[in-house]
This record gives sequence, C-alpha cells and structure tokens, in this order.
Amino acid sequence: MYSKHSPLARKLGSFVALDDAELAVLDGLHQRRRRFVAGRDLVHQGQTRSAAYILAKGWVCSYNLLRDGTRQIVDFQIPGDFLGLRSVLFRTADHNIEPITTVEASEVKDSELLTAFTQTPRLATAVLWAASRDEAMVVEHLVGIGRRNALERTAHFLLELNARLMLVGQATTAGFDCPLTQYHLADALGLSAVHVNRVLRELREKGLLTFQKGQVEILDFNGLVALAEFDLGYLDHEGPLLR
Amino acid sequence: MYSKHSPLARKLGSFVALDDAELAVLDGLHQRRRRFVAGRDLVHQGQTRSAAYILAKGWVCSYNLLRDGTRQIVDFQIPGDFLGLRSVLFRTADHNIEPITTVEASEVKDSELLTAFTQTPRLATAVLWAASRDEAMVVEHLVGIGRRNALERTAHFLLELNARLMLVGQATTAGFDCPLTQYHLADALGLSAVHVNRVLRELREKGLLTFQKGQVEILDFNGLVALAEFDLGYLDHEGPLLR
DNA sequence: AGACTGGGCTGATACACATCAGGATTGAGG
DNA sequence: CCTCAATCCTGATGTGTATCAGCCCAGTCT
Repeated sequence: MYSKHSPLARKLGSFVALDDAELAVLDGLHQRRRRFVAGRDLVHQGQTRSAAYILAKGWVCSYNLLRDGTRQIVDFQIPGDFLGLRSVLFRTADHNIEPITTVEASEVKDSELLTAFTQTPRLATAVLWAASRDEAMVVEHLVGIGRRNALERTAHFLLELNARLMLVGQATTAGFDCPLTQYHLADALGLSAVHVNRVLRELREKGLLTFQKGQVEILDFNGLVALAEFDLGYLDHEGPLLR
Repeated sequence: MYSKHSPLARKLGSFVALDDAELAVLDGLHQRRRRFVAGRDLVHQGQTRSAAYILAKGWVCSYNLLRDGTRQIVDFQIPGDFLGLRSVLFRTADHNIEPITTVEASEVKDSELLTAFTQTPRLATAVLWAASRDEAMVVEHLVGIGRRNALERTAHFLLELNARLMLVGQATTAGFDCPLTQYHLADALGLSAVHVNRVLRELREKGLLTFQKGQVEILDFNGLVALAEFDLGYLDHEGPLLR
C-alpha cells in the first residue's frame, strides 16, 4: 500500500495507518534532496541550528567523540531513518553524524517538522513510535556492551543489523551487503579493531558467519541466535496499533 | 507557573509552553494513583498489555535480564518521568521495571495516552521531546560503558544523576540523597559490585566525593567534572522551543 | 543477648581485551 | 610497473576488571 512512497512512509505506515492527507504531508517533507560524500561529517557535536534529515539512500553512523580521541558509535542509520532529530528538538547537536557511503537525504527544517506535527497529530504519534524503536535499539546496544562478551556482542550486533535490513528488503537470513570496516565495528562495539578481527575469525572458525569484502554471509542462523541470545521478536509487531 | 501541577507538567512545560486546556488534559492523566513497594517488579520483560505510568514519588530502575542471570540497568527514573512508554507503543515490554524505594505512580492506559495526543498535538510534541531527552541519557550511558574506564564512568554517572535531580529540586552541587546500593550501581555501570566498592573508595581517597549511608556528598565538583569529561550543558536548553 | 541479614569492604588470582609492532593484501593513481 | 594508502591479519605483552573467598558492621528479629 505504501510502496510508491518513501521508506519513511513505509516504516511509519506499519505502525499508524496513514491516510492520504497524512501521506501528503509526509511527502511534503521530502523537498530539498541533498547528497553527501562518505567520510565528511554531516553534523558535528555542539553545532547549533542544524537541520534534521530523512535518509533516502546509503548508510550513516552517529557517534560521540571523547577528548582522548576515541569515539563510540551509538547507532547506524539506514534508509527510512531520521537523522539528527534530537539536534532539532534540543537546538544543539550532542553527537556527530558521518556518512559511511555516499548518501542521499532530504533536509527537514525544524519549523516544517513542528507544523507537520500540529497539522497531523497522528503523524506525531508515528514519529514518537519510530523514536521509541530507535531508543529500543540503543538500549539493546547498551545491554550488549555492558553485559555481553566480545563474541556474543558482535554476533548480536550483526543479527540486529540483519533484522533491520530485512525490514527494508536489503537482507535475507543468508546475509547482506555491509559497507562497514572493522574500525566501524570496533567503534560501535567498544572493542579495538585488532580484537574485532580476532572475533570475526572466531565466528568464521565456528562456522557461524563470514564477513569479507563487504559481504556478511550467515552460515548458521540458529547457532548465531543461540550464541547471542537474540530475541527474534523484538523488532516485530503485529500491524498498525493506531487505525 | 507550572508549580501547582505535576512534576511531569513542570518538565514538559520547560519545553513546550502549555496552555490551560493542555494542562487540563495532562492532569486528567493522573487519575488512578497507585503505590508499589520496593523490590517487587512493576513490569516484566515479555509482559503484554502493560500500562504506562507517570512517576510521582520515589525512584525506579528499568533493566534488561540476560539468561545467565546478570542484568543491565538501562536507566533510573525519578519523579516526573514516564515509565513503560515503550511497552505501550510496542504492546509488549522489552524490559523490566523495579521500584527501588516505595513508589507512587499514576497509571495511564494506552487509549488515554493516544487520545490525549490526538486532542492536543503540542502535548505529543512535548512527549516526543521528553522521550528524546531520555534517549540522550541512554546514549550518554552507552558512551560511558563503551569508552570510559570504571572511575570516569562512575563519576560521570553520579554527576548525571545529580544534574537530573537538580532539575526537580532534589539536589545541589553539594550532593543528594541516593537510595541506590552498590549492587544497583554495578548493574547500571556494567561492573561487579566488588569493583564498584573499590572505585567509590578511590573517589573518596582522591577527595572527589563520598557515597555513604544513602548520601552522596560532592567534595570537589570541578575535579569530578574534569575527571568525567562531563558536559555541563547537555541537559540544559534555553526555555520553551515551541510557544 | 544472640542470631540473622543486607550491605559494605578487602586481598589474591584469573582472564578478557587493549596495546604494540609489524606483515600481507588490495585497489587507486601516476 | 611502482608507490601509496586502506584495510585486514597475527603474535607477544600488558592491564583493567571479574571472580572467589571471606571479614566487618549495623539493624532488626527472637
């Protein structure tokens, strides 16, 4: 039903049944399409008056920088995700956003966003739901870093990525294309790149998955799920809650 | 201006200037007041059809349980915070909620919440903002666990708690009452209780703070801020964004 | 008063992961 | 063809934190 619309509309539509007027408002947010090249930060910490974006194509990561030069990647965003929503609500960015691949995104001014919410309250509810889903992902990430060892953590992370990509048709249980380097993984998982390398080797030697040349191949899905204590349902829900 | 209303109204009012009608809707959510005793979980993982609550008095923590029995506390909630908002949006809880002290909270049914949003869209925006603030806190927590050592992490956590409590008038830069045990701290910081004890000793020996008998005394605020790389502004903003 | 309990405290030992140092592979550009 | 920069890979060594085992203290229950 939403297939002719943006990935964002597809995503929100799975939670709140959107009518034509609401879809129109949503499409109206996709005016100023912009391109960004990999590696050059799109938003940086402390920046004020930054815009939000809706990601249409490519991958980005949002991360926090510490004074000693290390960084912690908090989340990766894929098409259909919001970028920098918090920066708008707080008026100053508390994190950096780096494109991992070449990226296409629509810029959304804070005023546009806020009037859209006022015009179509159900849209606001849908965005609140999307924000909660993001928070749930950050929480899962937190649990992984706090209480899982490197192997479980890495397996869990890759399964999570796989689940998210399946929702937008960019993965199967057999695997997916993945533009991340081992340095990205390290910064996300709170490990050193060297150790990530060892962990990937171990996953390979256990016959669970391979990650080579930008390709993740899942060899033993059930084995991975068991190792990582992955909750198969946690990104799911059973159709629109608000009709 | 909002002082005769609930802590939640105070908090939301600092972001979105709320009119009388909106305040009335908000107050209408505080009907079914309930009490809970410490230690007995209020919501547990996997539970469906759980309600959300608005916390009026006391402290709770939300945590995730792993199969090996360890747990990761994701966040602590203090008066004015929502509990279990995600459980309602997702229809099934992905975390547990444990009262740390005796707690008073108002139950809010999902239908009430969703109609409130539809009636007063600005309220929905305000709740989105509050949810974003919570996510920002989880993010900061994630960064701490991923990239800070035990000492910095503990210092940062206690400063964060201090900042939040100051917003509701329950702390000064000199310290605050704190009902948490070292086990709570351990589960929140991803450490063992034993190591938390050592870290607290070190903070005491460095003359930075003491945490004894449910009292946190901050001896050297600036020293702590420097040690933890604490961003003094990150919970602040300059008055209502939406007028 | 004595027993019991929850929380705090400490030293010894083990291990997971970081760090250091360096080699192998690949692709882009001259 | 060679150089250069990324990225990946590996072994040796070092360190932060977990784990284990146990003591101390203050309440509170009997």
